[in-house]
Amino acid sequence: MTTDKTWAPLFERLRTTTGAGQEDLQALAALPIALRHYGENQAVLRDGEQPSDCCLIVDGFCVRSKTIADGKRQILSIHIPGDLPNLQNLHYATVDHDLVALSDCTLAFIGHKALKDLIAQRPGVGNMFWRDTLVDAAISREWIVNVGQRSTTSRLAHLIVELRERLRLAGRVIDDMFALPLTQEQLGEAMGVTSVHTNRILRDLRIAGVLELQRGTVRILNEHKLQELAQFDGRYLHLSPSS
Amino acid sequence: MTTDKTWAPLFERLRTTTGAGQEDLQALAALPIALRHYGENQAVLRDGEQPSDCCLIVDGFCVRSKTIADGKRQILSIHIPGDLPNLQNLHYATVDHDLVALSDCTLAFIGHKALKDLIAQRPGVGNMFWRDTLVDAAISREWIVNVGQRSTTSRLAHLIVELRERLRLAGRVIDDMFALPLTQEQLGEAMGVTSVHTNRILRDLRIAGVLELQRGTVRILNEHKLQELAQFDGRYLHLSPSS
DNA sequence: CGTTGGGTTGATCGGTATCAAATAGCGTGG
DNA sequence: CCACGCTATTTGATACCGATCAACCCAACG
Repeated sequence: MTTDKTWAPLFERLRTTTGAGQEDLQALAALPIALRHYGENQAVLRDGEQPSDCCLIVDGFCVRSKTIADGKRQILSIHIPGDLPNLQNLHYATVDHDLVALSDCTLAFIGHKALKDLIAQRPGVGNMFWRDTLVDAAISREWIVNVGQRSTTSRLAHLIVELRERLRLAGRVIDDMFALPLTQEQLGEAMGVTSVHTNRILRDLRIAGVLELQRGTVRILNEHKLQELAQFDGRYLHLSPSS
Repeated sequence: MTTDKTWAPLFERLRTTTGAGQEDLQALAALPIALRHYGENQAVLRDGEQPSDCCLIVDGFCVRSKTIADGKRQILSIHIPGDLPNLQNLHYATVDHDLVALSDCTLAFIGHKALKDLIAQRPGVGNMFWRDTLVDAAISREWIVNVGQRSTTSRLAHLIVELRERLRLAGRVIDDMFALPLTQEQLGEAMGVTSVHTNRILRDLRIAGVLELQRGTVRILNEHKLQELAQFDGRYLHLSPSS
């Protein structure tokens, strides 16, 4: 059965962040799902659509983004295995941004009706999911701080550290390395700077021996320097049920 | 009874955005609340606290903010009458930012326990509130776009238009004017620029005949120019139950 | 009054955008 | 296998937006 692999990263997260009960998780795993694959830069959801399913990222990376009138694009969040990037559509019909696959992705689609029925039957599932959307919101708020106040170097460091913490939960970090399949252009769009500038910041970090990013893989070279730059305080991730 | 005035702006919003039923709203209005007043720049919640109540803004303005290590502050959201700025604490204990009163404020505090009991009894109330936190998250995402991609002028215009749309729902807009009790320093912290620069942008907008901001009151002078600058698309506010 | 906090303006500096061009990597088809 | 073309990365030169520093104004208020 592939079910295990499908749900594993989500369940891992829910267990540690919400203290989810085994019964709720089993009920969840019993829901009918449809697996679909997406390729690089393929849109999963487009601004304005009204999806009838929520999707779970089983494997790969996706981003939420918005494009404004003059063509500039802002990446709003980076999503990793175990994330439910459009849970919000359970409660409002229309997506107000794009959701794009960064790399080859496997997504599991879960119908709204099945999900709503389960939540009605098991309030604990609803609470888990509500909390999940709240943590998503907390991450967005920290993203605002990142773009609004930190220097570009700190900004990149912070983004890297946050991603690593979240990927760790999903079991996707090996030693000092993890996947970050964003081009420099996309990293720039996440940070609100150009790709040229992103390139120079990456060079500085490489020369300073902090980290290197090659072919979509980050390697941390100096944890101490990285922390100093990122000033990362992970409380906003609310990683324990009681926090 | 003051209850009417207390709940009015929230109910107004819930009715139009979630199509809330009268019974759910009545049950909500029956909850015991405690009214408290706050003065300018007084902290309602501090980063790290673990509140046992959620607060409803009855009158006045509050902001969420975060201060980073070097002392820089980012304003994350502006809250107006009818907002529930720490609903998230129903699901996680610790606040991860500050909540500060901008002006003289009246807040109504509602105990978590009473709220949770009501939600358990009336799932419709839970759904309304969940949705409310989701719209809050959507506003945060648009805030990221604002800070990350728009020119400072557009950024300010967008902030103004969003606030006006939200204040309209709360019945707080009269003709072309509404209250915006932020100093230029605070407006700058909302937009990720300095107060000096905010001052110059405001001057430009005044000279261009777009809007003026005096003693905490905005007056729109040229709606057309304002729209052109803001490029505001309010779908992310999800103002109708079906959107 | 004097004090204080916001607002306003000017001068200068630095970080980032922009424009341009060269290089490197990688899949495709000849 | 190599040539080709596409895309991403890298570097340089220059322009400009916004930060910073400094001073001054102004209205509110004790």
